[in-house]
Amino acid sequence: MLKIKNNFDLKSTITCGQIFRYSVSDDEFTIIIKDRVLILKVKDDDIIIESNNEENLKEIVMDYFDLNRDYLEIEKEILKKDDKLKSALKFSRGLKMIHQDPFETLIAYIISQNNRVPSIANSLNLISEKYGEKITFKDKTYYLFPTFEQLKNVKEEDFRKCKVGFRDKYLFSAINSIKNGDLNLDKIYDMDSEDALNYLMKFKGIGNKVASCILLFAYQKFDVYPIDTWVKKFMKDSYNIEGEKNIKEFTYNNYKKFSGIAIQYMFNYKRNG
DNA sequence: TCCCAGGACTACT
DNA sequence: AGTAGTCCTGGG
Repeated sequence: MLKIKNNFDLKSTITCGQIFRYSVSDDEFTIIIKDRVLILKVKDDDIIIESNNEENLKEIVMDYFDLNRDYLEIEKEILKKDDKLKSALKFSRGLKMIHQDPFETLIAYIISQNNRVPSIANSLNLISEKYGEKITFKDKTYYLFPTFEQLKNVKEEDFRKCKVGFRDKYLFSAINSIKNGDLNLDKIYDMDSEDALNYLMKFKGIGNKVASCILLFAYQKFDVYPIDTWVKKFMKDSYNIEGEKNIKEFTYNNYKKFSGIAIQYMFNYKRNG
């Protein structure tokens, strides 16, 4: 059992749409990261965490919830030029940018295109159950998200059986690109955001939105900003700015290297607030 | 029964 | 270079 300080918003961070595979039951959250199952519970000033594997658990948790970063500094930076974001920022205080695994993020966000959250979660769970490692913890069964090795020979029609629909060919093709070396997920760490965006968007099924999400959530490239309908709503309501080009320009000029986080605050505020 | 939803591709001008 | 039409699925 691990205890960490309850100094961020665990619930919002898990449920605000960054990750798809989690379950909640009376304020107890279950997530699966890397090679283990985590059950998290808020208790007064602490967050209590149980896992089937407690080795390096603290490091893994701190990294996953991005707890070593100074978010107050980021807030200050965002507010320097933009006072109107205050309400969104206040609402989203304590929200952390979850640091996810690149391969899993790639698969998850390819599935996410033109799709709804429950359906995305369903597909990811089916894929995990079929191809991921089975874990038993406290008399319950869980499945890790499969590794590249576990998915590298999966056929299109097998993905289709996991209810991914027309995205089956995109998954197959992305995995094939990794197999033949065209897509190297490790290389992306060293790229600047623009190069990384262009690199990812060369592959079928990865457009601007999907590529941005991958860079934001798996590579902590906080200067990329996925524009979706919620962000568009915020921009229209708060600044009367419309059109993707204008939104991009405004976002880039105002938030710079933390654009992605500013966008995430807006998204959370508009969708849940 | 019809129509989308947190996109991206293809096939047209 | 820009834009309709199309694509599985699950739910209203």
